[in-house]
Amino acid sequence: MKWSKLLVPTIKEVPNDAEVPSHQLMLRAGLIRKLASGTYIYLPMGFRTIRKITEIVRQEMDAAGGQEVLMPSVQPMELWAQTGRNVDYGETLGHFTDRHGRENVLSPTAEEVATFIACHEIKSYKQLPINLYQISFKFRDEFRPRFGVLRSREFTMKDAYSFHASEECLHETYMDMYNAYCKIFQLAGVEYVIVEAETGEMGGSGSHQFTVPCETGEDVIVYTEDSKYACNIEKAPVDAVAKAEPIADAPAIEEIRTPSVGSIETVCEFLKAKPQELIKTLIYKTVDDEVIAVLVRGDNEMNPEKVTQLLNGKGCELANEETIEKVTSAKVGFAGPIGLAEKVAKVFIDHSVAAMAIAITGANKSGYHVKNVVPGRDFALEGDNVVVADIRNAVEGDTFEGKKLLFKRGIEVGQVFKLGAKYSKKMGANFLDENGKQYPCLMGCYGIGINRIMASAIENGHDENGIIWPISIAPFEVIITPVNHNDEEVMQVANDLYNELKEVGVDVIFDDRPARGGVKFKDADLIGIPIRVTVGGRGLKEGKLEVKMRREAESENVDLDEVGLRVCQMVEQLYKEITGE
RNA sequence: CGGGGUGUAGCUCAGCUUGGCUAGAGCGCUGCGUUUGGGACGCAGAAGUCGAAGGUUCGAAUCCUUUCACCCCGACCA
Repeated sequence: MKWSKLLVPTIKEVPNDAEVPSHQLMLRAGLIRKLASGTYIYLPMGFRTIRKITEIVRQEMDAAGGQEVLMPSVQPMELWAQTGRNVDYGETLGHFTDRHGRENVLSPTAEEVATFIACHEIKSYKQLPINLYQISFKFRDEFRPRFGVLRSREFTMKDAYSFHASEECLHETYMDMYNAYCKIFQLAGVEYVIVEAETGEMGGSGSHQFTVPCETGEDVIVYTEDSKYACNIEKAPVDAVAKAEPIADAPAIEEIRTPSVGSIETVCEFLKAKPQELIKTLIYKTVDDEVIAVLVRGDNEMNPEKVTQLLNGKGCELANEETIEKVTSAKVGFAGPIGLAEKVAKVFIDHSVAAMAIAITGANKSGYHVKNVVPGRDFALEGDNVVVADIRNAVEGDTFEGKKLLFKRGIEVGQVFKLGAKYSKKMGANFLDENGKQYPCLMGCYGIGINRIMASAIENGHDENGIIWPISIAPFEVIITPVNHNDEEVMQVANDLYNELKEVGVDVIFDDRPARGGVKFKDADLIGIPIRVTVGGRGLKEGKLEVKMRREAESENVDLDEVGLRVCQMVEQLYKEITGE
């Protein structure tokens, strides 16, 4: 490819609506342009990278037994109503009414359509297992798109759906996908960690998330200091904290007037106390309308997923004002644990609360708090409807199985789920087994964010001059930069080398623009082509060209007739570093 | 959806507080010349419904009202 024929609008200045490095560099390098909030145009250079990534994904998916299909991105709302996800997905689900008044969904993922295929085409265990995948645009009407293509409304995703007759078979494909994902991220040249994850909206029984560690990531992963265990923060288990030394003859509880302070913050300020001296009492309502109370320490956050687990999978959400006032006989902000167990279906108490020697809580009376509350003395820590458990988010300083928990931010680039029969049951995707008995297919689903791989590669691969691509996903492998565009010999040598490299299958771009050397060097660095060959009159006098890796500071001088060979060696070397062979 | 901020040339921004000459700068763009190994220099030039609508005023980029878009923090989210 000749640069002069390619649309590569690089810019010097940083566009003001870009904050994270990947977003800034993608704009500056002319890879993308914004069309509207959260929607981006991929220009030729950017799209070349997208294509390289999708090609890696396609190869590995095929190798792992996947079959590529293409599903519609506009899907009937009725299909989504069958699984209830039209409601579960909430506002994030993009939709529109067509001219016939039919409601349509803009696909954010495609479990329903995949299951539809199984409904109609899978009849027998003999057809299983099967693994269908597609690489296509997805749309999610994000409340707040941000960080460029890291959280955009429209994005390219590889999504795969597998169907099975048995749990073992599902597990086998799940592991095949798990391993294929490792290969894919390795080949794409991004560092990744695998963590246990929550299934969230998807539902199902097991999930792993593939995350690229980086400071600008939106996800927080938690891992033990020996790195033996890692998981998503929503899932992170924590050890019970040591019980504080009980205070000998702790004073009796005492009501204190705390007018018009309700939040932890204002109570602390008012009483000159620290959040960790308070107990936060939260009133929740389960999906089947049971009222429950949840107690966590003032400086902790309750974890809804953990509570849901304790409720045998029943979801819950914060109760409304009316319910709270009824249960606590006080305005919101003054709930406390004393006497609460009789009024609610269940009380969940976090280990850290049970471990407190003495605490401040709400008084279940508007405008009052209580101090000198001793857990176990003033409210029960056991009983029919009282459970002490791990129900909060992990924080700095926590341990798991005695090992310190560490936190790291990351970008989620892929996730694998065991869905089980959630979708097949609801949609009637059944098969007949050897005995002619009907069962719902067991399903797995597996997603990869293509654009996120691209952005995370840049987040972890750049310097002050621009992008430093892994060679496998760089827009080009090699760039030839002639320095003196009106020196015939220079241009001729550059052009010959270009043809030579093209001939042997190197993905090479020839910067044939009539620009000054400095401009071309800056652009080449900005775009981040891994290997650059500089052709200039200076070196040519001695029959040499300069070959330089983008990531290295120094270049090497190579004899003119050996340059082709040397470049091929370097390309090979860079690929070997990635594959580890 | 709550809080904050910004909309002036293709990009980055000044001008707005305190209304008043023809609305500016740098970068980019076009032409000519000189340059030519790390974002060159000179000269000439094109380029703007000052986000939109309404209002106040003799006069509005500037003040008021409404509205739209975008960005940031939060909530939410694969």
